[in-house]
Amino acid sequence: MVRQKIQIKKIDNLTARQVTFSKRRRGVFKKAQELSTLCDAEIALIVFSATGKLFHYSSSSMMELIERHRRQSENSSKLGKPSLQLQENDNYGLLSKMLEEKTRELRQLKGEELQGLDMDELIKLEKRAHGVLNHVVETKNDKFFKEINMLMKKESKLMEENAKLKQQAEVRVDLLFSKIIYHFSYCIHALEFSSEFRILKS
Amino acid sequence: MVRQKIQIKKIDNLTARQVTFSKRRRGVFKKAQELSTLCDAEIALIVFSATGKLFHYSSSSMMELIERHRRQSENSSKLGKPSLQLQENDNYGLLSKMLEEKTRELRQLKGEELQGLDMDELIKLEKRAHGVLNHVVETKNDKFFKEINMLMKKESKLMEENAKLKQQAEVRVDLLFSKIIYHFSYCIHALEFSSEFRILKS
DNA sequence: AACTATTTATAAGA
DNA sequence: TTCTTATAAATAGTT
Repeated sequence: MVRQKIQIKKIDNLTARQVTFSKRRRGVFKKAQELSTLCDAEIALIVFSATGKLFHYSSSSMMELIERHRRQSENSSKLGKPSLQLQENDNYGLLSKMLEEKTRELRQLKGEELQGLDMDELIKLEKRAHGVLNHVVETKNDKFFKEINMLMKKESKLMEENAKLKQQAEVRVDLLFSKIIYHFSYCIHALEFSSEFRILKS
Repeated sequence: MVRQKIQIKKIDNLTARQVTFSKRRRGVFKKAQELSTLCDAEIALIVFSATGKLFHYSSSSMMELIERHRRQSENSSKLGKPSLQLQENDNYGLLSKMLEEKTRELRQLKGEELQGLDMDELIKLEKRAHGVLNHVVETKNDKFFKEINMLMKKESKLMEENAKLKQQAEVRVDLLFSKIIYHFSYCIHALEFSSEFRILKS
């Protein structure tokens, strides 16, 4: 949308994706708040990052809005829904269904339950596994490079410091040297003086 | 924000408010969808207009996202819940906990939640992903070879059958041929006979 | 995290 | 509601 227009599809680069998520998330939340304020609307917004972190906003009570949404959508699907208990049961059923699904998916992804799958499904799973591997490797390499970068920075800093210390040391050696020279010249002078003295005595 | 910048406060004029609601609502929904697509985020958005009309969007299942949100926020506020339906709640809570665990494991295995992992863990995960991939590919290849084997067997059977049929056909052709020969010879015989008969007559 | 060149969203008007 | 248009806001890429 800027510098260059982008396609609306998953951003490949992990870092870029995270940065964009952070920027755009703020944007969406701001827009939602503005809409709520300007137009007196009630808004609930739930966002889960790819890493599972939760962000949410609601113009009033999240619970109330969700409840209202549930009622409204069940009204629109004109089915007789007798009791409150049934709804709760439905919730329970949903949860257990989800659990079952996730468990199966997990087993499949772990490669524990492949016998029941046909060729198409296996090929799909293979592609998926490739994707996962790529992602893991990408993340690992990212971390790796970051660490290397940090070490290189540290190294250059140390080298700089080192150079400075060397210079200081040289200066000190120079100073010491000139002091020594000074003392020597003094001694020589003293010796010459004493020689002259002796010659005078004799 | 255009033609003239506006203050973010409730729009007084009813018509203007409705128009703005309609325009900005679309904007927010678009932004939410884009965020979801670009950054692989899961988003649920519920909007009630001032008149009570419902608009909503969710990147996946609204129910699932709401459920996930409920679990996440109840975890963050660690308050004891002494309710009247203790048994059901315990059951529900247990299920919910299991679901959460599986979801997290799944996300990690899918490579969606790698940021928290250190290098060692990443390398372990990489190895595991390699293992899974190998297993999947092995299973796929196994299935592949079995299928090829079966097809080859079928082919050889068919070829055999084919050969048999060809032989039978040849036999039949031979039979037919001999019949034809027989008939021909009969005809010739008959013709000869009739010629003799005519000669006798004349 | 800050900058900035662009794209996108949108207020006002038709 | 929809279209246009001038301008404000958001943001992709860069530093």
